[in-house]
Amino acid sequence: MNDEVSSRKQTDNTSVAVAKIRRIIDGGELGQDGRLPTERELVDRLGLGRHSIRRALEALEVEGLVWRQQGKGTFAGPRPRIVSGLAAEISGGIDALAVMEARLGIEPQLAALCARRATGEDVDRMRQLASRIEGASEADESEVWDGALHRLIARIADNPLLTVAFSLVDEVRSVEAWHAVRTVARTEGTRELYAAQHVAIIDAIDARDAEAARQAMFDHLKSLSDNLRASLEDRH
Amino acid sequence: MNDEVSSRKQTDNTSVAVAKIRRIIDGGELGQDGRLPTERELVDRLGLGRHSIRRALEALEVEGLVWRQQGKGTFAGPRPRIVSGLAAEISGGIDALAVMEARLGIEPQLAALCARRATGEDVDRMRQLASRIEGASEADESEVWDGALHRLIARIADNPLLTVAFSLVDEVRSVEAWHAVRTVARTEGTRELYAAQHVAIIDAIDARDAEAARQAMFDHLKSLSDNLRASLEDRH
DNA sequence: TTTTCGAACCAATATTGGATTGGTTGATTT
DNA sequence: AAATCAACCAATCCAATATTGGTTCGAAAA
Repeated sequence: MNDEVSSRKQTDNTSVAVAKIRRIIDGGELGQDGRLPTERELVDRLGLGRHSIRRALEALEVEGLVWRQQGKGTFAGPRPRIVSGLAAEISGGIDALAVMEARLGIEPQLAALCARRATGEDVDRMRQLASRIEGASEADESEVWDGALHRLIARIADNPLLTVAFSLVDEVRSVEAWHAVRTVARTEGTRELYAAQHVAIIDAIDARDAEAARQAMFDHLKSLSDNLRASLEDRH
Repeated sequence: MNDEVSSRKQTDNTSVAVAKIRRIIDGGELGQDGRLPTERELVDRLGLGRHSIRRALEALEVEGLVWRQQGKGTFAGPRPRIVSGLAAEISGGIDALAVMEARLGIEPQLAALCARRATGEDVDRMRQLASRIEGASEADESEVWDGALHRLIARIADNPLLTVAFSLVDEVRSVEAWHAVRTVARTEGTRELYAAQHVAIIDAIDARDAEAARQAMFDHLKSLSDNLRASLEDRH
């Protein structure tokens, strides 16, 4: 009946569904929230059974292209953080120095745990990110990779509570308009210092030396904090 | 008409309302959630106008005796923390050691900040709590005062982000049924050690020595963590 | 036999409308 | 002036209903 399917029996209907749904996502017809049509709607629109549709969505979910929640729907993009609401709620009245104070508590501990749990592959990825930070031509770009490195360390540390705490800090940091403040603190002389500190952190993790990693991360954040404070006082 | 009011016109009706509502709160007839009668109910029960009732509630709210929310009601006690929902959400799948890992990151930093910001009065309160911990006859009781001391330190540190993180850890800790686990870890020999460590922490804060306070809190939590791990391995 | 489809049901979530509750304003009374 | 009362607003709750992804089962198709 259906020539497209019957002609090539090899081609799983699931793959067909994946391709079609991909086209829907890339088509940019999804609206602000990135919500996909419901599974039952897709059954009608794509002319396939719900089983195929679901397996396709499962594949796309594993791939990280969509996320689903029962009773809510299927959405394109990464699954939103649970802390988003909380971060928005408390972001008012928090200054950059308070964020650094929090980071000084959380991230050294994350580095210590990371040193205990990192695999060789993890360390490789960290070194790649570090070289990208160093190689970035724009301060903007370097900041992106820097954030990625710190997030990676948090993920490897694999402690649910600290992960939430870190996400909270990370989100508040990005929500607020401290971009200008931070780029100011990132002057010429500091660039090599930070690069060396990143290497020190990763070396300690590579050596599986938890205390050294903790100390290295602490020193790094202390430098950031000091520079930030200095640049804030300058402005005044 | 109303003899009680007309006889002494000086006495504001608001003060009368405050007194009567105070009696309701202290009477212990509020039920589990501490919910007060609605404003309109109070108007009937106390025989006063809503204006007076509201001004009385405002006073009690400033005093910290009650908190109110539009559409929800008026409740006795302090305003609940925003992290409750989040804590319940992630409390599953967290073990006692993970909690200690998080505390090892957050609380030393809180102690350091506390050392910078504590007043003499704060230190006095901390010493009072420490002596209550030591003087407690039951392990149960000592645990309550211990929790109060750590919370006080967090409050004095006065960093919104770390406070939320601490509340999260604190709540997860209390939600879970680790009571037995922790009391086991609190054996006879450890009692004097913990008491000495509490004194060391408070002394460092009293001396306004941030780094010493950080180290003292770290040592204390490290002892707790080690004992916990040992008792867990024993069980196995 | 394997794959696909359809249907029915489950559980979590959204949505809806009405009732409740604190927040606000203004007129009336005292 | 102060207190009371009435009316309305906005946030929240509550229960009923609909929607949506998750699951199971059997029939049909390949």
